[in-house]
Amino acid sequence: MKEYTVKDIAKIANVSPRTVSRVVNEEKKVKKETREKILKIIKSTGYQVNLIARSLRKKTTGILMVFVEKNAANYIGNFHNVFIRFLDSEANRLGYKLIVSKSSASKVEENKHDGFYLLKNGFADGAIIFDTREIDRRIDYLVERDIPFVIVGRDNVYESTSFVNLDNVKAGYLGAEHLIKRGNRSIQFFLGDENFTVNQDRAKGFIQACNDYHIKSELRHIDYGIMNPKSAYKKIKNILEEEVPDALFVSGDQRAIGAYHAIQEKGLKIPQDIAVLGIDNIPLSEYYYPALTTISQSVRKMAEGAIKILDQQLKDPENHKSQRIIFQPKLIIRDST
DNA sequence: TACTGCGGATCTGTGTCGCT
DNA sequence: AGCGACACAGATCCGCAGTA
Repeated sequence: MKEYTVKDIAKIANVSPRTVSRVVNEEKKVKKETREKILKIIKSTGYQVNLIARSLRKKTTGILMVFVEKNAANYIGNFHNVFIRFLDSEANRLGYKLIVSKSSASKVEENKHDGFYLLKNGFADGAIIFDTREIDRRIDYLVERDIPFVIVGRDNVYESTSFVNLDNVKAGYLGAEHLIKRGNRSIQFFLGDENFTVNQDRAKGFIQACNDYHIKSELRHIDYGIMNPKSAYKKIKNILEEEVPDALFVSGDQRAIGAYHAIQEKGLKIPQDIAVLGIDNIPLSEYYYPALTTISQSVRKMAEGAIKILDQQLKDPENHKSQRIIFQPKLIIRDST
């Protein structure tokens, strides 16, 4: 099938290519009849704008690259899923398209198939990075090349970077405090990869609350490396062989489902025998049985904030300054605690 | 003849300017 | 207001002049 170009449409409509371009881009100052005639031809020919040519001329693509950590990429959990959905709808609202790509905090640019290669070569205008670590090569890379980006998480290395983040120290604190206040004394805390700043911060808040409420150090345990429901299942299963803690605090609602399985398999009741508390408030969590008590992050507002910051950077690169928005976590009490 | 190096044309869509 | 002419984005291709 023939691929039509503006020239073809212009010829058929007996106008200049520039006029067709005006119609396609919904610019004003085109007579109603002319516009309708051109739209009709566009419809019948199936003409579509050549995005590469447009990007060439405009020097922007309207594409934003979303990077999730490579280790997490084979496990993009429900939280990422929900977050990216909000990012996408906000991006679309402002006229951007999103592309999700895997990446690694330890190295970039080794793979010609990944998003950094595309970004560097002008196939995207800016980036959003998830799952940051204290030392994150991806951030170095973007800063060095002066590529606009926003972090979902935090960064303490550069002053110039922008991010949206949950107050994760507070989230850890809030969770521990809630469990302690409901009488739990032995608490197990499951966290993901220790290198992620989010987990470091949550651990910090957890320990702080335990100290403030004088929970003995032998009664509180932190386990890192709980990356998915399977590892949560395995870990709590092992723990339950030895002893039953009063409460299990799981960073990530989705992982809590694995813990539920092991606990119920053992014949224990939630929350009577062991309380379970999550973080994220993913949409599924209220349908767990019993419904999961969790710590909510305002994902929609964070996503909107991230896109807004990036949009400002792209529209006015000269005057952009670092913007950092910290969102407060909120305890959602349901039936599992 | 075989090859190198260079300038200009090409691709498509749009910014700018100017004409009616 | 409504439209067209021209120039241009950047990589690549093509043809031609010049050299070995």
